[in-house]
Amino acid sequence: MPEASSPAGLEDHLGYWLRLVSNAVSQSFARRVEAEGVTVAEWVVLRALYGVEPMAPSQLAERMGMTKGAISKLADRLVAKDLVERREAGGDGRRQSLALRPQGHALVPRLAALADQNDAGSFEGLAPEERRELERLLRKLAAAHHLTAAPTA
Amino acid sequence: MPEASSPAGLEDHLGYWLRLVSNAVSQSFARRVEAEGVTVAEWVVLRALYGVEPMAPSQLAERMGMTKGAISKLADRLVAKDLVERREAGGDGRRQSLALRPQGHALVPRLAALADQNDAGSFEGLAPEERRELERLLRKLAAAHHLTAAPTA
DNA sequence: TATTGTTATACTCTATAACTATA
DNA sequence: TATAGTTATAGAGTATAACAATA
Repeated sequence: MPEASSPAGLEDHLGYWLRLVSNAVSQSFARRVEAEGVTVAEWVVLRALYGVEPMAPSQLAERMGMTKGAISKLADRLVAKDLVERREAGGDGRRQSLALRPQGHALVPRLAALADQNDAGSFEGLAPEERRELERLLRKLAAAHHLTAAPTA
Repeated sequence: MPEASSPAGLEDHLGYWLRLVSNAVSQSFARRVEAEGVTVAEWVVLRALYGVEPMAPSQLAERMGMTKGAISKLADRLVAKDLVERREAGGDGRRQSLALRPQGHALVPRLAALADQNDAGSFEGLAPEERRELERLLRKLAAAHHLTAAPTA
């Protein structure tokens, strides 16, 4: 017996469904990568550094939509795990760059395989053309919001 | 110059796009409700308690996919803000229930309006039929993962 | 003993702002 | 003084586990 003029419910908002599903998928992925000793945010950084030139923390921050402080802490953890190293960049003593160490480089394919598995498991409820449509809509939204995904590929 | 057999990139995973867009939408909403002094998680609890019988913390936890401890802390904050009250429920002295206080009840429509605005702003980049399709796909995924959205409406 | 809920602890992520060092 | 990066602090969210009260 819904009231005629009741305020919008949780289910009435697309944002609600988006968050609900996204959280489930991310938590599932977090559990998988935990076995390799990294977090989801760390995976994103590792993947962003794979196969490209060493990158400045500020560059990473901009691409990932994070603050300098957040990147700095993330980098700390990755350095402590011997996955990433800090280098001095160019003549400007203030500038640094982050680069994968061999161990980090070797880890990326394993983590990518986990991401593949997680995607497969998370979206198997959709037909292939539905998955493609979902990706198209999400990419369209990302573009509309100027969410610059790391152009790593 | 992409390598032929390079590991999957961030952009190759639907989960990545889902998280990217979801985080942006949620952060935008968080900024809006902050003006009313609550967080997104608090809004979800307030909305779940609106127009229904008082609900047990354990019931809320199950519906929201949170642990008992998380609900307990959320309830603490909402009680401190005079938005929610704890009541003893029934004859079983262990059982409690959470109910909106008048201030909390009055807040829900205002927060719902903010959610409406946020949805409108976040998804205006999609055509109406695209929004409907996105919702259908997300609901399908939620169902496939048994993500029980709070049946509050 | 089992169950409901609280509390303690810990960790991730995020943001702001103060700080250091270079320029 | 501006910039690149670090550090300090704080708060939200999550999870596990120990705990109290009740059944």
